[in-house]
Amino acid sequence: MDKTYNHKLHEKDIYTFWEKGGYFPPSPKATEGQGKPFTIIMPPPNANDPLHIGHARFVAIEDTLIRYHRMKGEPTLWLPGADHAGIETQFVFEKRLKEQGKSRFDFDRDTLFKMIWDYVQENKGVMENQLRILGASCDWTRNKFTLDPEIQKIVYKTFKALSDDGLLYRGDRLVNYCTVCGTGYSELEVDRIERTDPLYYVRYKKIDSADYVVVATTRPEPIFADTHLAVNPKDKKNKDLIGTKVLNPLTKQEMEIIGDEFVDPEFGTGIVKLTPAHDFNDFQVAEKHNLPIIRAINPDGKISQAGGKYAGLYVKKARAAIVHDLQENGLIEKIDDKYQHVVGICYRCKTNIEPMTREQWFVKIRPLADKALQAVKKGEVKFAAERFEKIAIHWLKNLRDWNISRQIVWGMAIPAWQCKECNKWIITDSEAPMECSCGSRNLVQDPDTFDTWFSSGQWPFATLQTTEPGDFEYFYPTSVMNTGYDIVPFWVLRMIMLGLYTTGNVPFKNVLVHGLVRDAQGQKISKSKGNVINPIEMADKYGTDALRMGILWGALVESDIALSENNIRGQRNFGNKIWNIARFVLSTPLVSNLQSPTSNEDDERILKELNESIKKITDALDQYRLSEAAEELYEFVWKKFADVYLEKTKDRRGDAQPTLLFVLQESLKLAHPFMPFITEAIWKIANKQYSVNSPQGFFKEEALITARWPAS
RNA sequence: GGAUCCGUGGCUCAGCGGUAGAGCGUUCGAUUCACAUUCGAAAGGUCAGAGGUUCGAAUCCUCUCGGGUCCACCA
Repeated sequence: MDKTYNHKLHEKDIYTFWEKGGYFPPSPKATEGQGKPFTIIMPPPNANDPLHIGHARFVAIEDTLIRYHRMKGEPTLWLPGADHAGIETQFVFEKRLKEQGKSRFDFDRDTLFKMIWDYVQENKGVMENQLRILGASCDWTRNKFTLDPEIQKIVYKTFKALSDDGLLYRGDRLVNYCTVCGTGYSELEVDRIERTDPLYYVRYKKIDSADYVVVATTRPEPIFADTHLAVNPKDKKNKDLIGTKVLNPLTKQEMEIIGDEFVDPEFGTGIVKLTPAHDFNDFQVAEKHNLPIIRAINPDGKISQAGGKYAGLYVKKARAAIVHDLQENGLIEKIDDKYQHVVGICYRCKTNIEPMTREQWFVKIRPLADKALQAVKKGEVKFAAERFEKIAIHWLKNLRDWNISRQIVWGMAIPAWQCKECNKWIITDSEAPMECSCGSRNLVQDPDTFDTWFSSGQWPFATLQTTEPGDFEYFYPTSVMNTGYDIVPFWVLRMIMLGLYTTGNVPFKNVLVHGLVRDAQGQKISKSKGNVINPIEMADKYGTDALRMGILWGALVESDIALSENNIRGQRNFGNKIWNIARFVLSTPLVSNLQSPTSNEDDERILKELNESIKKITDALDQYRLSEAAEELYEFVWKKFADVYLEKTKDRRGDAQPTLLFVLQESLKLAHPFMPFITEAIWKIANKQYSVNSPQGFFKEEALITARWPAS
């Protein structure tokens, strides 16, 4: 054995040994299944991106749990996958096109899809190999991609079922629209930022007098499309205005002032303009009062035809022109240019979100959310940390209908065809329909694709229903869903809702939410800050084991962690400590006539301490307290075993050898879920040396990965 | 505005009702003996502040201050 452990000499070979040796698929197989299986569906990383440090964290967490349960002898399945990450990927791809002086509009739909498909297939392997580098013991024979045809079939079935159950509707609804990305976004994908913008006080002349009413607005540009103003009927100073008629300052059309309680009397003058086609509040009010909804801004970000002379201008230019015109006519009373408010911006490209009406598919969320809410409250889905249950419940109570269409190419096409004769929609879960019930064959498929979360929300059952026969029946509901708290509302809740809807059962019994990985100072990691930690680089430098221990060490799973290189280096040293314990212990041959246990008090003490540590580590793992388990392991191996016990055996080596071997063997088992490579490497050496010629049968299993977890 | 979390030694974090803990960092010392990716030792905290509950509080309650995160229709 070398003086120090060199991870580069072992990691690759060991992973190959595991993968080729078939240690990852569940054993026994589902169809022969006995006992309770342990299952984790891996949150599929973006197929297109290399892994970042956050992925390393979920690998460390999930692989540790998986290896622990596998060693306990449970049929253990960790199902890997890759996500097509619709908007995200198309965004990146379009950036590449741009570098080549092209854009998505240079290609037809099918060509573009094919191009992105090839691009993603090319990159997907990178991500998968990085999972291997990180030691992920997932079952590659069951690997899935979110756009696999068999997954798509399942998603289509769900879509059709939602339609048949009346939970799907197509409505001319207001959506958050990004004019740059060319797509509608769900509420969740809109970032809110605080910003200072001018607040314009615009005069509206009363029709029956020379007086004005003044309206404060940050959005003067759609004024031409406004037909009503509103005041709060409880607002003493303004309530008398209800019913008053004024003139639209741009079109000179007559406008009526209505009363609605949504108006905040404290904002501006207490009088607001209603722009139902581009504001969520106003839209609601318009629906309530049956007001016309006139589009002022087109999906391309330009002013609509209704804008008259402003039509075709981009919003910003139109605003300047309109403000200028209003000023010329003395219709702007003042401009408060220090007005702070919160605006929605696109979470991808940071462009202003324009709420606008667009035909979209919506899922009625209440029936789904109510069931999910019950399941959470009844504990059918448990959150390992209570506070995330609270957050989930809060969300489930407040969810709105879910817009599941996206106007992008890179995604799963929506299996809905519209008849051009009678405008009816035909939804199918199999072949494209040939003709409409009206007899027409002029059918056009919806050009939209599904929201990524609509398909990935079905991931747990869609994967298991399309792997090996019997998998779904055996492994579903899965044991644990582990994911970052940033996507609990996006993903976890949708999986619960769609899982319950489609299978009648929750998709997983436990939710283990993990925190973010931050830099050593606790700063959020971002490319712009330049504090990115590349997990693959760290694994290369210090070894995967050290990286994984470094990540698990020091903070609870659900908290954010501040990851420093020092920390990883410290764990590399710990690995080396294990290596040298083994070097010490394995350097002395076992005298075969010595029977263990001996009656030496040091031996007895270390065996007692070993038992205590086994118990603590096992308990901690069962409660997902991985940092506690890792710390107990560290403490036992380094302090109790190496520093104290091992030192004391130096003058009685022959006598202590059975105990040394036993404690080393058990320590390797305890350490394996956390540090799989180095422990397997040592095990191989020990197995060669001892499995045959020790009467106690030390290190007898061929591979540590499937050796039995120690019993306390 | 609502929700939620956090404030413990220089740094990053455990502990969550019974005499203050770890890792890193710092200081001092050791070292041909498995490991300098080492070993031994030390310094360093009135557990944000103020009240309260309790025989007893870092740990429970209230308030204040300071940070973070998520949500929200304030145009």
